[in-house]
Amino acid sequence: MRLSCLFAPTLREDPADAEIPSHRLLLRAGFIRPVMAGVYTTLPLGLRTMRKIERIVREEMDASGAQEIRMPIVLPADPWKATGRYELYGDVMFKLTDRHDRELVLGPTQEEVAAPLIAGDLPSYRDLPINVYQVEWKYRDEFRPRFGLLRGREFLMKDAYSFDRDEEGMRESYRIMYEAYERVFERCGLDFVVVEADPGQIGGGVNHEFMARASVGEDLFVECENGDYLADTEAARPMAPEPAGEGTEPMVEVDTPDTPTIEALAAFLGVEPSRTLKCVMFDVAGRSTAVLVPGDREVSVNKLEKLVFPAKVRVFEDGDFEARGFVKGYVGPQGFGEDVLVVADHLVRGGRDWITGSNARDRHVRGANVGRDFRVDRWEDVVEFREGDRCPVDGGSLRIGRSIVVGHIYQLGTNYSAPLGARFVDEDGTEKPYVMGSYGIGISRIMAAAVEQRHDDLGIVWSKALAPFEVVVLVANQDDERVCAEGERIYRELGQMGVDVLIDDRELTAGVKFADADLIGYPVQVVVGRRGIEQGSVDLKLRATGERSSAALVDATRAVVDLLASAP
RNA sequence: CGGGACGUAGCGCAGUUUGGUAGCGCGCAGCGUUCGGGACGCUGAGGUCGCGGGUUCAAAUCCCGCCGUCCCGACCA
Repeated sequence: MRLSCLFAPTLREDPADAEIPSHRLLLRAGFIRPVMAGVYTTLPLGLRTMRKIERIVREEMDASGAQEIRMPIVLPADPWKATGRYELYGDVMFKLTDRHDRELVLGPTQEEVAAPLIAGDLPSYRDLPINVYQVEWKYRDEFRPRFGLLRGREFLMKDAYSFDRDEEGMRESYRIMYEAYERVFERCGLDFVVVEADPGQIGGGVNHEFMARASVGEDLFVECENGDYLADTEAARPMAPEPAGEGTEPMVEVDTPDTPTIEALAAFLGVEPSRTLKCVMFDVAGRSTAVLVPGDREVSVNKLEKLVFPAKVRVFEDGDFEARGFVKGYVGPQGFGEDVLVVADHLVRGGRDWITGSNARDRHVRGANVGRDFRVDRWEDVVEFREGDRCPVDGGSLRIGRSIVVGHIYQLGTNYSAPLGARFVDEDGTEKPYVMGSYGIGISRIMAAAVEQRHDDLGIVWSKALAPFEVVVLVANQDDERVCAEGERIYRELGQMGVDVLIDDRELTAGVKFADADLIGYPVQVVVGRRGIEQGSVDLKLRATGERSSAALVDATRAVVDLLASAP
């Protein structure tokens, strides 16, 4: 390909509307252009990179036995109502009506299409398992599209659906996809981690997220400093502390005027907040529930909700305190009746002689101890994760990492096949719902994630696998016939050797070509110029390291191929 | 949906406070000189100042309404 013929408009200045590196650089380097919030046109360079990602995905999917199909994007709304996702997605679904006033949606994923599809033509267990996939545009009317391709309203996704006769088969299909996904992200050159994720509201089964590390990522995960533990922030279960043992102080009441908050209390008494015991009140399915955590920690409502699911959790409002006889700001667990459920975080075992509320205004108690002074009904993990918590494997310090979710796989079970009536005939002659799995990869998101991970002040630094072109032949003196001829020769020879090569044959000064080459981020640059030719050489540059070298003109093509082989 | 900012030439911005001929840089076109890290000179094209209404002799500028874009938050496979 000739750059003089390629629609690859680069921008010298940063676009005003782009903040994060991937958005800024994909715009500047001419990979994408905005159409409206969260919707982009993919330009030739962007399309080439996108196709390379797709190719890797297709190769690994095909190799794992999945079959490519293509499903429609415009879909009837009814199946979505049947599975409950019409309501669940709510305004995030693009909805439209046709001329007959039929309700339609644009697909945000396609379980509702895939399940009936397989049920329609594949009634026997003998035909299972089956795994179908597609690469298609997905539509979600995000509350707040942002970060360019990272959270768009239209995005390219590979989605796959597996169908098995039983749980065991589903787990095997899932394992195969898990391994295929690892290969996909490795081949894309991404620095990624896999974490077992939070089971969502629907689905509810085992699921894993494949996360590309990125400082701008919206998704958080927890990892051990020693690299032996990874988890979703909501699923992280830090190591419980050593029990602190029996209390040594008698419990006494003290006057603490105007100290309804931990902060005020700790300041008044001149102690660390961690010496106090926080007692947060919730209504759980109508029952008053006290949750105990050290004063310097926060209760994770999300974790509490999971503990008591399906019961509903509601934080106490002012009226609840009065109506049920609690004193807001001065609640302590001493003397609670059996009607109050007392849940304590494991961290509470690590302390003794607590300072906590006295259940009377402007008074607290000191020396409160578990067992002797108050009871605990359930010991659970209910604190919000905090950096520095102990790793459950080796006790190392846990920290939070930010990432971009580029893949997500689910064991769905019969959550979709059952409500949709997607059944097969099993060996015993009875009809059963398929046991399904679903597997997504964000193709367009990988492109952005890769740029987040690989860029510098000059521009993008593509890996060989995803670069729109592997090599650019940069003609430094376009007005010099000898220079042009040598550039063309090297370009031609590289193409014949199967290298994905581009020649910058534009009538521009060398400086512009250098700047564009660094911005677009081809892994290898070959500079053919008058200066070199007079000495019988060309210059090579490896974009990833900035390392420059030169090669004999006659040997240039082989030198480029060798350098490319060493490129990341 | 709550909070904030912005909208002036293809891109980046000034001008709005204090109403009075619409500007700068880059890019683009022509000519000439340059030619290995975003060259230089001359000439030139390019504008419903986001849209609608209002105030005024006069609105990019003041007032009202709307639309769009981005950022923070809430939400989320």
